[in-house]
Amino acid sequence: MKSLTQRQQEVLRFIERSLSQAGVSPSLREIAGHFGFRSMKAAADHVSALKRKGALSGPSRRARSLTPNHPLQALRKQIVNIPLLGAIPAGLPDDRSQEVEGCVSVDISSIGIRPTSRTFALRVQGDSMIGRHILNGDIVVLEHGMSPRAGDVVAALIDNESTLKTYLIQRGKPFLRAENPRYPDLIPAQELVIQGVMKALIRKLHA
Amino acid sequence: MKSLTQRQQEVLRFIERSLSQAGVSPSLREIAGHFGFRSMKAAADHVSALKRKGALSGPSRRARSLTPNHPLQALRKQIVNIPLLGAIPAGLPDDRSQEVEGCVSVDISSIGIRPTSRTFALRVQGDSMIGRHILNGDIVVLEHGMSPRAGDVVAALIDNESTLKTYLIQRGKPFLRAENPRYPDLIPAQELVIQGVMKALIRKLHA
DNA sequence: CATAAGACTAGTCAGATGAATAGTATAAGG
DNA sequence: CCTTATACTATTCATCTGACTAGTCTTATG
Repeated sequence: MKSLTQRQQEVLRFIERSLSQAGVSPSLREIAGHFGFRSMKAAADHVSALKRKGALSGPSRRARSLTPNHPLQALRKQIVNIPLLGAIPAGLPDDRSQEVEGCVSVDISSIGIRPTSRTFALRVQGDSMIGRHILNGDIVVLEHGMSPRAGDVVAALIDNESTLKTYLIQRGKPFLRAENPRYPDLIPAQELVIQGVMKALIRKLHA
Repeated sequence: MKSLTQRQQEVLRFIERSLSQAGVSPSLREIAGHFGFRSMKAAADHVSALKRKGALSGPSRRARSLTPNHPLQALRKQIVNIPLLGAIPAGLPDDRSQEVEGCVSVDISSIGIRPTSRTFALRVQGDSMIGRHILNGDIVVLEHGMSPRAGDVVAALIDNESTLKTYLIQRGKPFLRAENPRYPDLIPAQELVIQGVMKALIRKLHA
């Protein structure tokens, strides 16, 4: 990408801002209006210069079709929105919209999964999984409806609270184990509801 | 959001698909053309019904301004692209485009930071930071140019390789320490280049 | 000095676009 | 039976929009 002039950068920033605020790219007249141009040709010149330099792209003769070419955008894959659930009631009903506490948006390549509608996220409470390097406050991405394999980290409903545990099989029977010596539990997993299998983790430092 | 009819869902899906493929929302005539409507009014009716039911939004009398109202989209914040660098040469030059190995896209709320142009990501190699629950293969988001505080995890350039270490201060002097008993290093941080301070972590399970 | 590129003004034009009116047909619900 | 919602056809209209020609002024650059 060739270097942009000061004015061209301003125009590009205005297009980006309009795109993220209004959701639509501005028309040439709106660009001209924002910068006080008396003629749209000025805006059209800037847009064509930005396209020529590779900073903008979009088809010709199409209204509001400008899309900035971020250098990183070419590398990025599709973005997915994963609901961050507060409390999960038993069974993970289809109508999850009421329990959604937030939203985790990641691109599938960084998280390494292609999420289905059964993918959800939980905020980890407590340090019962510290042995698997999962800390209090981490966000865990899970997938519902998968059958866990031995050693997988799963979310299970215990005492009406969803807890993270390691899924194990001993003597042919499934068990759940906390990964913290202070929680020496070994719970038979037979009657428990496995709500999801862990797929990824996001940790933000509150530094 | 009220329930959508079969046809309305089809129209909504078409709009979403056009939006993600072409980057612009379709015009009423394009919608009519795709479904074989002889009149745009059919498309206009569907669009107004979708807007009335809350599935679509956008200003009136504006070309290609349709934006779907995903229930999760309301919760999601702005998405940022963070370059995933392979090797960092000394000094972290401004022209990072050559070293970009990939791209991590996250929304700022899940990662808890508002990234600057000096934010970058690294893939962790080795388990020298296992004591801080940072594993081999994790992706670490760092910020360049910050002055680290004692206890922060930093990326430093040692032997022409960037390594994660804990930043410590002992007797008034800065030191770097690996968080693994097998790496009992305590390196004076005076002559070292601190490339960035850790802000967040993303772990994907290769399950 | 000549030239090129950038940054504009002024105005025109064809085509794209959203909105509107008028009307038809079908199905569901009271 | 009447009303309402859905799903369309056909057509018109004002306006929006991108592209265009023609020209000015400034600032670099060789």
